[in-house]
Amino acid sequence: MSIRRADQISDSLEQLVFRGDYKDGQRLDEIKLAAKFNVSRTPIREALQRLVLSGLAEQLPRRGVFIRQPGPIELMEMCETMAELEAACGQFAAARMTEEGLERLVAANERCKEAVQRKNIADYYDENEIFHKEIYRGSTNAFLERQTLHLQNRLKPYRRVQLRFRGRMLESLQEHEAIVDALQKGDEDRAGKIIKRHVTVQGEKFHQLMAGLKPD
Amino acid sequence: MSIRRADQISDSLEQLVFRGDYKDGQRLDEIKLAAKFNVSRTPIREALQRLVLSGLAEQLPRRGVFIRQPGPIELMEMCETMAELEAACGQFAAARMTEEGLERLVAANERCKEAVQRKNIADYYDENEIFHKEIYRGSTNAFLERQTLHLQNRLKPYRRVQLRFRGRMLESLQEHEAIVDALQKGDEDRAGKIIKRHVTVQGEKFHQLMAGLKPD
DNA sequence: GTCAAATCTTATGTATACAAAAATTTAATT
DNA sequence: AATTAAATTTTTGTATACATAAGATTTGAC
Repeated sequence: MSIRRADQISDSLEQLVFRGDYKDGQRLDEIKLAAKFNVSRTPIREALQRLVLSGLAEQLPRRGVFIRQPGPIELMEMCETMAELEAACGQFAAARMTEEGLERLVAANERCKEAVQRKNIADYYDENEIFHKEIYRGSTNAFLERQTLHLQNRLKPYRRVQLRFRGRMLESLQEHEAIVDALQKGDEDRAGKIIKRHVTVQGEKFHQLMAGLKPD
Repeated sequence: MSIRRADQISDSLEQLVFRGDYKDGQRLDEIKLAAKFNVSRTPIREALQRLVLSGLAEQLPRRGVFIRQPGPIELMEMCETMAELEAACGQFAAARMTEEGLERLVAANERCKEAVQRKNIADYYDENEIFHKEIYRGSTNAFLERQTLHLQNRLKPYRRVQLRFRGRMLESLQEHEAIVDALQKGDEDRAGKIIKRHVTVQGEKFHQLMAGLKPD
C-alpha cells in the first residue's frame, strides 16, 4: 500500500461518493474535508483532483469541486458503453482464453449456481462479479481489462439495485451458461453478442436501475 | 478558458509528452518544471497528477513521477481497444445518426478525397480525424464519444506515423466509402465490422506504427 | 420597501516553509 | 581498492501563509 495520505483519502472519498453519502451537486468543502480527515488542504486537493478526473465530480474554476452523479441519460450511456466493452472482452476471450482461465470461469459460475440455490443475493452478487472479471481477464488485453474494470466499478452502485429485480438472478444464471459455452467453443461472434445482451439493461430493468439514482 | 495555471501547465505538459520531448522512464522533476513554467511546485504537482491519471505517466510513492510511454504490447492493446470503441460508435451511429450528421460525414469524406487528389498527407490526416470524430458523435452517446476521443488522442502520435505508409491513404479512402454506405443504410452490424477492420492495424502496418515508439 | 452599490467574508489557487524519506556522497574499515 | 556505514543532500509529501476572486451582507438611495 501507498504511504501517501492523499491516496488513502482519495479512496475513502470515492467510497463515500459511491455509497451515496454525498448528494448530487453538493460541493466538497476542502476545509471541512481537511478537518474530517485531520490533514491540511493539500492532500485533500489532490484527492479531489482524482475524483474529478475519474468523472465522479466536476470542478468549476474558482468555485470548487461538486459531486456529479450521472443523470438518467448519462447512466444509460455508461451502461451502453459497458455492454460494448464487455462484449469486446468476451469476443477476445473466446479466441484467447487459456484452459486455466476457462476453469476459473466455470468455477465462478458454479459458485453463482450455489448462491442461487441458497437464494443468497449478496453471494450471487459477489460471485457474478468474479465471473465477469474472469472474462475481462480472459481478453488477454490488460488495457481493455483496466478500462472495463474501471467502468464496472463506477456502475457497481446501480447494478447492486438491479439484481434485486424479481427473477433476474435465475435468468442471469441461464445466460451465464450460454456465455461459458460460447467461450469454450471459441465462438467469438456468439460470445460477444450473448454477453452484450446479458449486460444490456432494457425497458423495465432500466427503471429499476434508475431507482439507484435517488438513494432513499 | 480556465484561469487555473495548473490546467494550462497540464495541457502544455501533455503536449510535450505527446511530442516525445520526454523519454520513456524519465523523471519529471517538479523543481525544474516549476522553474520552467515560472510557478511554484503546487500547480506543477497538480498537473503531474493529471498526467498520471490519464495514463501518460506513472507515480512511484516518494520517488516521483515518471514518463510511461507504452511498450509494444500495451500499444497493441490500446489499438485493439480503439478498434472496439470505434466499432461500437459506428454501430450506434448506423442506427441513430441524424441527416445532418450524415451530411457532415459525407462532407468530411469529400475533403478527404480532395486531400488525396492533392496528395496532401497533412490535410488528409486532419480531415480523416474529423471523419472519425463525426462517427463518434453519431453514436449519440456522449459518454462513449468522450472515451473514444480520449483514446484517439492518446494514439494520435502513432497514427501520424502510420498514415505515411505507402498506399495506405488510398486504401483508407476506399474503406471510408464503405463505412459511409453502411451508415447511410443503417446497417449496424456491417458498420461495426467495417470500421473495426478499418481501424485495426495488423501485420506490416503495426511494424510501421511501432516506429513511432522510438522517436528519432 | 426594493434595488443597487460597496464592504466584508469566505474559499480557491498559488507560494513558501517544514518534515521525512530516498538518493548520493563521503568516510572508515577490512 | 572495495565495500559498507554514516552523513549530507536532494526531493517528495504535507502544512501553513497569502493573494485574489467569488459570494454574502450590509448600507444607502430612490
